[in-house]
Amino acid sequence: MATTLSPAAILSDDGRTRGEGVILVQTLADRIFAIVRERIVAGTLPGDRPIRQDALAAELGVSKIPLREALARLEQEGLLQSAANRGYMVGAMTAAQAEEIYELRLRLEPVAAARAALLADDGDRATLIARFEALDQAANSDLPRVALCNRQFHMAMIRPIGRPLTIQIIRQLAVLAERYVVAHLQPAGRDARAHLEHREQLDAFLARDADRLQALLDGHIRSTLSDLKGGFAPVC
Amino acid sequence: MATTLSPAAILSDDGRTRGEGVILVQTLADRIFAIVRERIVAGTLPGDRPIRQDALAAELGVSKIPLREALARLEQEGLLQSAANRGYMVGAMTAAQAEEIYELRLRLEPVAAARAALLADDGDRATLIARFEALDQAANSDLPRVALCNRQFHMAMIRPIGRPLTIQIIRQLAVLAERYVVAHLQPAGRDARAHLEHREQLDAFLARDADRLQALLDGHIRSTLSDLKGGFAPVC
DNA sequence: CATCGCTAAAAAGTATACAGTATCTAAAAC
DNA sequence: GTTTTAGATACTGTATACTTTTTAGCGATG
Repeated sequence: MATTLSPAAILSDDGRTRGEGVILVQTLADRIFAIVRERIVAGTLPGDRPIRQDALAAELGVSKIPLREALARLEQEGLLQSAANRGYMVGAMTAAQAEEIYELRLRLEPVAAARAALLADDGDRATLIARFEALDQAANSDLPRVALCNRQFHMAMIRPIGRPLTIQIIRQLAVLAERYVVAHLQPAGRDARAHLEHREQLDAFLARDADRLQALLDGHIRSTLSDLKGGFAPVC
Repeated sequence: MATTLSPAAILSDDGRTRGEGVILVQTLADRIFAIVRERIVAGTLPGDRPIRQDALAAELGVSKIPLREALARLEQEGLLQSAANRGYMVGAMTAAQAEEIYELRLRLEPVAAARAALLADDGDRATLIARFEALDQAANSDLPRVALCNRQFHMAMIRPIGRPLTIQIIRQLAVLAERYVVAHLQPAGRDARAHLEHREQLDAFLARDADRLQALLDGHIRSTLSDLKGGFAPVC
């Protein structure tokens, strides 16, 4: 049993801060969804052959029903593909899809972050700072961990807009993009340029400089895509 | 048994043309997904109380497993909300969400359609013409039918771009938007302005006039949103 | 030797029954 | 009148079996 479903293993969807004594009630399918999603993003799940539902269910110590619900949701999310009676497969990664994902992010994320910077309250800013520091701390960890922290930092810049659907779509795109980053990043460890860019983004956000933040994110996403195309990808 | 699952009742996801001898293999969960989705959009499913899974499964003549898979996917799609141990509910409609949906459409749809007009081949154009005529024919039908044809017309202007993720997101937004249109449209029947606008869009598309199409769609979506805000909503 | 078709194993999809647990309602107790 | 408690309801998850489809093996045939 590689991954246990003990409470400690529960991954909050995007590292959402969940303080204030709110008890997080999750169904089993929710947890399986998060676990399998992170496995796909991390590349742990083989992408060349279909997912054996019985085997995966046994490994996770669950039955087929919640597993299939999680897989169905992951397909809707774009991480899995399925063919009737043939099961689920991890979606193929193609250069065309990478370009598509980044073009969509480019269209949505910078303007959303710019608006978020204006709407953020002190709690939002504190959360963003915490995410930035976590990302900083994780710089020397394994790549999937860095990528996860990176995603949480990016999402913390978006969440203050308070538009659920916009947030959901941007999150979906961030998850999809992360696969490519994890798959193509050099085992280089810490990347200086990305760190600098994140620092600038944080500063612009905290200064409520919406225009500058928008420009920074635009350039950040653009350069990440071109790095991906060039085969070298610092963490976006 | 209000809705049967006989093959004739199978709704293709977006009215995708499926000729050329391609056999469409669907799981039960796929069909349930499409049926329940259309019910939600049409407003047939009550939004004030949770969905009784046993009752709905019995009504559809299926078991809970494929039903729950379909519901999980619909939640991911943004049409349903769920709370653990409390079940699924049809998502609430709010003015804020309507604005959010239309703002996102505005950001994605016109430019996508403009690109599609340049990429479309003869088959794509023929499909679009067919959708336009179907929409025209349906003008005096019941509102959900008009709205469905309208969605298929809009999607036919997008599909030629051949970018699966972009198409999926635009389709998701179109479905979400449709709820508001169906809910707020006067029982007025045929709407002259919408018909004219669609006609112009079709002409621009067929003329490969990308810039004009983009401007037309931008205005079309904008005016639909303002109509929705004003309480009167011709079919967008 | 390649290919076709048959057969058997494997896996997906679905149904059913049952257990456990959470939620809600309403009656009962204080 | 407020709180407690009990019961009903319904969601969640497991176990099992059955059907259908896919896939792989394998021998027969051209």
